[in-house]
Amino acid sequence: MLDSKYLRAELAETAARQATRGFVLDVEKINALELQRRELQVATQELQNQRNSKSKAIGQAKARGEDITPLLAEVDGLGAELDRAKLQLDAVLAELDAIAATIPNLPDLSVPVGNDEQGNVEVRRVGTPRQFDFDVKDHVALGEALDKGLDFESAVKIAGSRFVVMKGQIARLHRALTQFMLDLHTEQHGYTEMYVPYLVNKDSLFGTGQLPKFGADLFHTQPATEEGVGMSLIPTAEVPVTNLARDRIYDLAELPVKMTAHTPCFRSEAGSYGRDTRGLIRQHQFDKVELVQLVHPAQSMSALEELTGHAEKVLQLLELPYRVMLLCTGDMGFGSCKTYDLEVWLPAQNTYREISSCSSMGDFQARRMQARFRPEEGKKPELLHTLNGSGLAVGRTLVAILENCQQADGSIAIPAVLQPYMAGKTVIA
RNA sequence: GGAGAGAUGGCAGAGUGGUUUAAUGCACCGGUCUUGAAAACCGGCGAGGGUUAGUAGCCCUUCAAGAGUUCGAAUCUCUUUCUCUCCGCCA
Repeated sequence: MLDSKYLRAELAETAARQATRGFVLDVEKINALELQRRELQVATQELQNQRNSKSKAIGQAKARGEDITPLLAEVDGLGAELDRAKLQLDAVLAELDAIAATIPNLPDLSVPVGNDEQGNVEVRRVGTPRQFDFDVKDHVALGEALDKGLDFESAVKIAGSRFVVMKGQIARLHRALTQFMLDLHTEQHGYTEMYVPYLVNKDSLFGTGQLPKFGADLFHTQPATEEGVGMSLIPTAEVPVTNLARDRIYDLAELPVKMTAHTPCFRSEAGSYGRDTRGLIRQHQFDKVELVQLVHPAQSMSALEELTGHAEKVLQLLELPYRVMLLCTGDMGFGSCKTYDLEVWLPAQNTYREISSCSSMGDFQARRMQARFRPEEGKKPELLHTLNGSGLAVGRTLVAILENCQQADGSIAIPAVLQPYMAGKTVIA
């Protein structure tokens, strides 16, 4: 959510910047509503003021034992008038809130302008794709050949498409990756490991920006549109972890807060029919190790570089070639003001595919969540900045390892850093 | 799942319809005193919003959340959520 005062004052500027991400801000409508809001709010508060002071006068008169009948006559009709004003005001406020809740974050000025992923800018490439002297197989073929380590058929039977069953050494490799990532981030990068709920309420989804706009991307235990009922499966640990800051005021000394969590993620993938239907790339359920930081506003841009580096470190240690993409205005997520995607090299697809997305949300989520810090003892609390990134998506990392570390006989050479997590094994055959 | 008791500012804790503009204590901040500190004393001290040039003043909202009764609600009524105690069930 954007600052309503800023939105009012800099409406034209905001509209221009939103346009770069393909979002049309209805300036005239907002101006008209704002005009009404101002008038109605002042009028309503004035009526409330009258009611309060007159009611108090009645109380005082009664305490003195005076006749309060004339005073009661004075307030006659005031309540009805107030109700009417309030009703109108609430309607206008609701309309303004509804608009505000659907406005994306403002892109940072360092973000390149572009319409779609074609406009993304490659920042750097790390590692060189390996040259194979045999025909590479994709992860689906490799996984199935290894004692049905990846079993999509069984998953269809027990759940449906876009799920997977893992077995034996592949399942263990998947677990090993998770442990490795968590250990790296907690022991080397200073994150605190968190275990969090996988089902969350509406307030949390609003806080991080999934609601009201993106409810269709989630799985809900009951329709989330109904007031107060139903929880939703988390689409990312970003939701429960970032919401730990909701309605909290941190001391300056507590910042930055750096948290990591491993959770399954659930996404309905509505609207992605026909894309990545084969394999592990796009699933309804996948595991991810998430990095979240809560920082002082002055630190958020440097924290984004740092956090992105933490995610990159995973790829470097696994010796997987990747590149870093700076997303353009048109390709960024709803709440982000700046995003780096990490794309890992997949030899079977002969291309780089997204494996992590690291974003600074600025104060966008913090404002929705009222996540704040106190800059100085006795000073007013200010909104902090939130950042998050995948460090990494575990399923896609598994894909990258299977494909990049495959050998001519179909076996998989286990990266050195994972071997301690695989009981010392060096190869999966 | 059943029965009962609760939810008040950072914490503790008064307050059962109008001198509550939420008492008081602790914590915290500023001051007096002191070589310095402690103690004592004095003052301040929640959050959100509106108006505004304003971090000034004034005003509104906020006592778990929502709805209601009333001229007036922390206080009365209803619904929901959560917490605690006991029982049941379970990992």
